[in-house]
Amino acid sequence: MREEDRNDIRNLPLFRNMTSPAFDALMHAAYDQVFPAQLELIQQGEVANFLHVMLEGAVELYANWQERDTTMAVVQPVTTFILAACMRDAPYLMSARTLQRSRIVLIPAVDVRAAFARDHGFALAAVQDLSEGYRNLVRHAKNLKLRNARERLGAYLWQRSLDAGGVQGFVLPQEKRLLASYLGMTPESLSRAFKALRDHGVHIDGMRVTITDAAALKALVQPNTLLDTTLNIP
Amino acid sequence: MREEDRNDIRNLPLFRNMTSPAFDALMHAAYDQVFPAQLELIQQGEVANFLHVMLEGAVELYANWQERDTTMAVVQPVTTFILAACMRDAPYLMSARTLQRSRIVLIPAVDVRAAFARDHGFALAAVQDLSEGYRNLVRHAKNLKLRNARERLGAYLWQRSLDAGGVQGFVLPQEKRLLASYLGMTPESLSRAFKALRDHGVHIDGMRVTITDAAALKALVQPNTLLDTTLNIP
DNA sequence: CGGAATGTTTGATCTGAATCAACTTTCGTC
DNA sequence: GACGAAAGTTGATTCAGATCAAACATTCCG
Repeated sequence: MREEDRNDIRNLPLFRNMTSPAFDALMHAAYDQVFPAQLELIQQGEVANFLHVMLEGAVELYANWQERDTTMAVVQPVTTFILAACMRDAPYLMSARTLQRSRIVLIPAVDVRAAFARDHGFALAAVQDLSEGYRNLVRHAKNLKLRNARERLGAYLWQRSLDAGGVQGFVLPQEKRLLASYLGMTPESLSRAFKALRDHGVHIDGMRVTITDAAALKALVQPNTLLDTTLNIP
Repeated sequence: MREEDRNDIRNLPLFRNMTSPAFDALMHAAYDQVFPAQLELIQQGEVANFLHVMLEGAVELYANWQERDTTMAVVQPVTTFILAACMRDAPYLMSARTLQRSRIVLIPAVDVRAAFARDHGFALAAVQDLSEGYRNLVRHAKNLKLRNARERLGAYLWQRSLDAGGVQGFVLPQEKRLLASYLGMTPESLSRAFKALRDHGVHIDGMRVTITDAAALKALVQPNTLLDTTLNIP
């Protein structure tokens, strides 16, 4: 593993307060791998064998039942994912696939649990990580239940604009097909929701979004930290 | 606080592995209170001041936005709730109200966080608690996105029947109005979903549910541990 | 560069669930 | 036990979003 990546991991909130020996032990057991795009990393139902740490690229977490599929989240570096399944030593509830060529560190779940039983700082950090993950999921569920399709899209765009530093123009971070699934609608509905938002201060051109009337958009979506998730909290 | 209740709390997974001094300190700081039905315990947006431990009764966790409301969960004894907000020292994302007269222990969040920084066993237990909560929320979100109204109700009934020990008859644990909101539909739609399930082996009479054809119901809902939540895991 | 594959938009239509309204049942309280 | 309020059901209607189908656009790759 490159020194630089090791430092990136070390600086993650989850690993920042570990003792050095414990961290070294974890890294020693870890695999650093590069995966091509569109590779299935995890299949829901499998028992969690590895904690995944994204260094580069993007990973989609999705779920399926019968013939239906839905995107649950898109993970961006540098973040860990599926910590909960590792901790519970339980089956993954979601599948994961790379969206782009991605560099990912795999840490055996056994070692994570061991580190975790030994190292208090790590346990505390895990609690913070899980708590934040929990809260983001509450927000996602509230969004699905309280807002309609157009409002969900509007709120998403509002938040992305904030994340980018309050700019009025930005590029969608992933394909619309995926965004639609994440927001709980079909691609066709997403397309129509974009159209409907033209009357509420949003202009779209391909992947490029411009917020032409922030006040109008804000009035529609009523952004709210109790519903809207900021990306890349770490 | 009654000795018996103290023991109930002590036996919760969250507190089971604490050292006795740490547990005693926590309990010392705690308030044991009885609340009447329909009392608002927590308002979303407030900063988390207390970890709540349900001893008796039932509490609804719900959320609202604009004029819309939705039930996120119904908490039954003996369980803790809103641990994540306490840990993050952040605003509650959900409101809480008692459904019945309820006995609840309130532990100041500061003390929880302190206990937690000191007591390793407690930190480990918190991770397990949060992980399980996280996973249940993933299931809830998957349910909302992957199943339609009738399937959600069918799956819910299937799971309640399993929880009751695989019996074919049981009584709904809460009013239908609330169940409808939890399952993400209107009371009218719930009523029609019950009707529709008559063709899939479910008979309903008031609050009393009878599964008349388990095979038929199972075929419809395709129950699945990756989607369906067992109540009262502790 | 060209053409196949995949993603996106648009239009027409359908449908599951929401809404609105009226009625019945159940529950809590005096 | 009666009465008022709230919960639940049923029917009629509407509507948001899904589905189906076809045209476009973009990306990928030989």
